[in-house]
Amino acid sequence: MQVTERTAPTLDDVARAAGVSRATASRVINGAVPVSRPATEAVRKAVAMLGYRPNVAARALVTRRVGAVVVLVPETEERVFSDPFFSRAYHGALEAFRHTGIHVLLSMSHPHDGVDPMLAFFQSDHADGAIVISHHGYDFARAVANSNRPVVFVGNPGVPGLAYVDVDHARAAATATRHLLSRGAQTLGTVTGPMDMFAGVERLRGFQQAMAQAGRSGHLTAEGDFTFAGGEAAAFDLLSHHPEIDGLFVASDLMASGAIRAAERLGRRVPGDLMLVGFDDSLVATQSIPQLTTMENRPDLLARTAGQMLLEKLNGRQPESPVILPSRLVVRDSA
Amino acid sequence: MQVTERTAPTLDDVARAAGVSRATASRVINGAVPVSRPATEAVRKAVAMLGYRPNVAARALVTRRVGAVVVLVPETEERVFSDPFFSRAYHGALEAFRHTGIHVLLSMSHPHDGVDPMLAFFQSDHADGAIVISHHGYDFARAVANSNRPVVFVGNPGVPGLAYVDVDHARAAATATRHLLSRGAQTLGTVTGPMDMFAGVERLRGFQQAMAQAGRSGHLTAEGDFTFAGGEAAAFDLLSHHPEIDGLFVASDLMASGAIRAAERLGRRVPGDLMLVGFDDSLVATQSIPQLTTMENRPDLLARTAGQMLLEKLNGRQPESPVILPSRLVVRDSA
DNA sequence: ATGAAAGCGCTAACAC
DNA sequence: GTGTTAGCGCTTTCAT
Repeated sequence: MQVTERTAPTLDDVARAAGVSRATASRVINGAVPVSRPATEAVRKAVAMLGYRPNVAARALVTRRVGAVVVLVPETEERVFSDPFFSRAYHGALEAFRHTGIHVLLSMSHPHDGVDPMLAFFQSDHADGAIVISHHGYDFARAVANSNRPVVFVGNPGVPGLAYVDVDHARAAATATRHLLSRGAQTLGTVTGPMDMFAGVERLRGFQQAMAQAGRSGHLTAEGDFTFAGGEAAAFDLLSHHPEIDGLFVASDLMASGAIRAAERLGRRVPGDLMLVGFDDSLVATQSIPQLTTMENRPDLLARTAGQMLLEKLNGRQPESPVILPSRLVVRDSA
Repeated sequence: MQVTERTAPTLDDVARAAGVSRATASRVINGAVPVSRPATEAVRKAVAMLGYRPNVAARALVTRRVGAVVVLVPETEERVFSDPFFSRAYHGALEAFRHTGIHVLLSMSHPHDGVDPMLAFFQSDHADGAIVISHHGYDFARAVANSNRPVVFVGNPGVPGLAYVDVDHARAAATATRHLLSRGAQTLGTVTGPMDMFAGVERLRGFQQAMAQAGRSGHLTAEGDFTFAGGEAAAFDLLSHHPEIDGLFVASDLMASGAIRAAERLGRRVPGDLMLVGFDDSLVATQSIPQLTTMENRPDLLARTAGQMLLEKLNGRQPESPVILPSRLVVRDSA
C-alpha cells in the first residue's frame, strides 16, 4: 500500500503527459505565441487530466507579475464597512478588472496597527498595482507612490505627479450654489467640509466663486467634518448667528441631513424657510425628510475609471491624468 | 549621464554589501537560526542602506508559503458591506492574525461572476489558507475544501470532516424559549429561519426541545428567511391564525423587528400582549422599539476562533473541531 | 513551430 | 557559525 504523493502537478508533468517540451506546454497555457494544433490539444488534454494549475509564485518570479491589484483604503475596517462610499468604490474597481484575469484585493487598516501593514503588503510584491481610496493622508500617498509600482488615486492625493481621478468639486459646488440662487434664495451660507481636505477646500471655493459671479458675498461659512453631528453643529451655529440665511449649500449629504435637524431645532422648515443643497447623492439623500437636492458623486465611476487607468499603466501606457468627472444636480425636495 | 537602474536590490546585493554569504544574509533576515553578532549587524545595516525587501514570489516558491490567508465570503459585495455580520467577522479574523506577519485578505463574490473567481484566487496559491464565512452553499464548501490547503469555516458547512466554529444554535434557542416560559408566557410560537439552512433548523430544534421538556407543544411555527420583511410576514401569518400566542421566539433580530411591526398591525403591544425574544444581539436589537431581548451571537469571536484554528493548521497542528461557542441571553425590553 | 538551457530570488540541506 | 550548492516551477531567449 503506497501513499499517494499529494504534490500538485507541475508544468513538467503536463509536458511529459502531452509529449511535448515544457516550453511548448507553457506557450499553450499562456496563449499569445503560435503553437501547432496537435500540440495545443495534447497540452490542453493533459492540463485537464492532471488538474494542472500554474504556480503563481514561480510565474511571478520570472514575469514579475502576480495577477492581482489591490484597493488600498487607509481607513479602519469599521469605517470602510459603514460608509457606502467605499463599498461603491470597491464595486467600481471590481468592474474595471472583470474579464482581465486580474484579481482585485481589498486592504484596509487595522484600528490599532494603522497603515503600516497595508504598506508592507503592497511593497512586498503581493499586488502589481494599487488603487488608493483616501480622503486624506498625504504621507500615505507618498509612501505608496514610492513603491515603484503603478498606483492611481481616487480623489486628489495632494501630491504632485500622481495619477488620480476626481470630481470637479468646485464646479459642482458652484452648480449647487447657482441652483439655490435660481430658486430665489436671498442670503446664502455654506457648511463646508474640513479645511485640511482637498474636497472641503474645493467645494468652498466653488461656492464662493459662484457667489462672487452673482455679485454676492460668500462669507457666511461654518466648517463641518463630513459627519451628521458635525453638520448639525455647524449649521446650528451658522443659522443661530445669521437667521437671515435662507439658502444653505452643505458640502455632504450626511452633514445636510444634520443641518435639517439643526433647522428643526431652530424652528425653521425645509425648504419653506430654508433651502438646502447637499453633496454626494448618497443613500441619506433619499432617506432624509425632506429628500435632499444634491450634487451627484459616483464613487463607483471614480474607482472604475481609476481601475481602467491602472490597467493602462500595467500595460505600459501612460493614461491621461488627472481625470475629472462631471457632477450633475439632482433635484429633490430640499431646494 | 547614466540611467539609474531601478532594479530592486536582491539578497545577493545585501550579502555582498555586508561581506557575508547569501545564506547568512537569509538567516539574519528570517531570524530563527543563530548568527554571529557582527554578521547580523552588517546584514541589518546593508538591508537598511539598500532598502532591501524580500521578494515574496521567490520566497514562496521555495517555502510554499505566501504569508497571507484569505477570508472567503461567497456573498455579493453588496451584502457583505451592508450586513454587519460580515464586517464584524472580518474584524475577528484580523485579530487572530495580528502580530503574526500574516496578511488577511478579503474576497467576496461578484454579483455577475459568482464564486468562481474566488475559488480561482484561492486555488492559485495566493493564500496559504482560508476562513470561509457562509451561511449556505455546500458546493462552495466542498470546492474550497478540495483545494488541499487548510480551511476553517465559520458556521457549520454541512460537509462532514471540515473544521468549523459555530454557536450552539439549539441550546441558545432553548435558552430563549425557557426565558419566555419563565416570564409567564402561556402559548409559545416561533418564527424560524429558512429550513434549508443549518442555523434555521437547529434553532427550531432547540425551541421544540425546550417546549417538550416543559411539557408543552412546539407546533406553532412559521418559516421566515432571516429578513425584516420575511419575519414580518411570517409573524403576521402566525399571529393571525393563532391569536392565543403570547410569546414568540424569533430566530433573528431582523425578523424579530419585523415581528414587532406585524404585532403592531394586529393591534398587539410588545411586550404587554406579546413577548418576543430574538437572536443575534445585533444592532437592530437596540434600535428597535421596544429594544429586543435576544441571544448573543458574536461573529467576531467566531471568526477570531476560526483564525486561531487556521493558524494552528498552518503550523502543522490539528485543532479540535468543531468549536462550539456558548451564547448568552441578553435581556432587554421585549421579554 | 519546437526544444534546450538559462535564470528569476530565495531557502534549505549539507559540509565544514 | 558560515559558505557552497542544489533546486522551487516557471518563462524566455536562442537555436534549430
